Amino acid sequence: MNDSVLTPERILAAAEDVLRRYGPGKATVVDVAQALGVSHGSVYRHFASKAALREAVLQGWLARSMAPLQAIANSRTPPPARLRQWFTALRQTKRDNVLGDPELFATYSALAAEAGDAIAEHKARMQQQIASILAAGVASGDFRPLDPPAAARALFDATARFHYPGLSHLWDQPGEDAAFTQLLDLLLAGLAPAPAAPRRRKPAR
Amino acid sequence: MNDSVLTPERILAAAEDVLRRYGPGKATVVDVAQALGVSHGSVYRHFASKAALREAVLQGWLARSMAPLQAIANSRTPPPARLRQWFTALRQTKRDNVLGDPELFATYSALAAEAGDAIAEHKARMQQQIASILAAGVASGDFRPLDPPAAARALFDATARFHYPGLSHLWDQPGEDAAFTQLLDLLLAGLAPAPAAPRRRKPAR
DNA sequence: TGAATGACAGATATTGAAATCTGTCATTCA
DNA sequence: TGAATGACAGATTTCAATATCTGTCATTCA
Repeated sequence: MNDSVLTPERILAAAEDVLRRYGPGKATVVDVAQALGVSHGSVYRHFASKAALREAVLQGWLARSMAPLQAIANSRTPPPARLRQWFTALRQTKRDNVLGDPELFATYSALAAEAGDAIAEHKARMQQQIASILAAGVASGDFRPLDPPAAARALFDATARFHYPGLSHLWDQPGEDAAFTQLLDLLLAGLAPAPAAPRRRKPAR
Repeated sequence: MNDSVLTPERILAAAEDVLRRYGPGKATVVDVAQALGVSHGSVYRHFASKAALREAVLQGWLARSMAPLQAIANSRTPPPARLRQWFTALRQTKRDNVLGDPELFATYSALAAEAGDAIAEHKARMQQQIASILAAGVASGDFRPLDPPAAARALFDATARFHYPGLSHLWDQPGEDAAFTQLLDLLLAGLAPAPAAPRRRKPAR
């Protein structure tokens, strides 16, 4: 296990492997060094602390899981359908991670709870993708005029119930798919252009 | 402390007091019995288990915190404003609890995590209140025709970001009020009656 | 006679001593 | 000469012995 030179990449790969194997509670810097066949002191030449190493692993995971969403955001599907597709993919990705491999999810969760800015930055990037879809929709007339970043945040917040991992205990209950569709319908209705003639409560006559 | 007879109510009050004082991790049935000046065996005559006692305390708290919302749901304010008022009050109640008395919140949280159906029933009651406002709005023409229970669930889900206590770590960040208002605006737009003439993408000419 | 007690078994929590880990740095190695 | 080492101090975790708690029930009390 001591091929070639010691690079941050090799350390990162080993750390990821150790985290998967031992879990976030048991994985130590010594384990990572051992997997690489070096002393744990050497690891500290490339990462300032255990926390920094773990945050780097987290960033890698986040970046990888984000790639397919970026592709959807950049597609040429009509904006309303694209937005629906994007949120459906976001939900599906999270569901697969959480329900498909609960141990890995626990690891991810533990790292996310420790991490400093990594999560905030990740959320910001997600909202930028949403905003780009909204901007396209406003330009095409599919959405009413709105402030894309602000509306993107509102949409991201509105769907937290279906993508925030802390709520994953609700994700395998019956009626979950219908509730998600219902919510997307409501949100898309809220984004649609306003009626030509604004209406009053209890219309006269 | 051994006035009159031992009733479930007196036990409940003592349990609540012990929970506040010692916290959910330290409060024991023995403590409750001691506070009442009886043996812990007597407590088991009125509550089947420690879990049942704790769930009963939780239900009391939930019922008390719900009362003001019920009043709003029953009011005669126009449905859109009433709905806004209701969600604002829901958020405010949670914020006050969580940010105002974090220890009490931690206690509440621990009980909620253990509780069986209490939380599910509580959520169902909340959604019934929302549904009643929606039904009034559909009847008055303020909202488009919709299925009140289904839409109520969508609204409750959509606002989870602002009332689910597991997300309370986000509640004191800057821009939080604006984000909430933004979300309510979007949701109310989605509930408004549809335009008279349904529109097409990229309208011809 | 129905409510309260307290001793008990098994489960859970606490505690403190021992082991391990993190992060540093003077020294070694190639 | 720059990368790697390994011994070290202080912080954190583990582990097993000990104490406490939950839930039951035969017995006592009023």
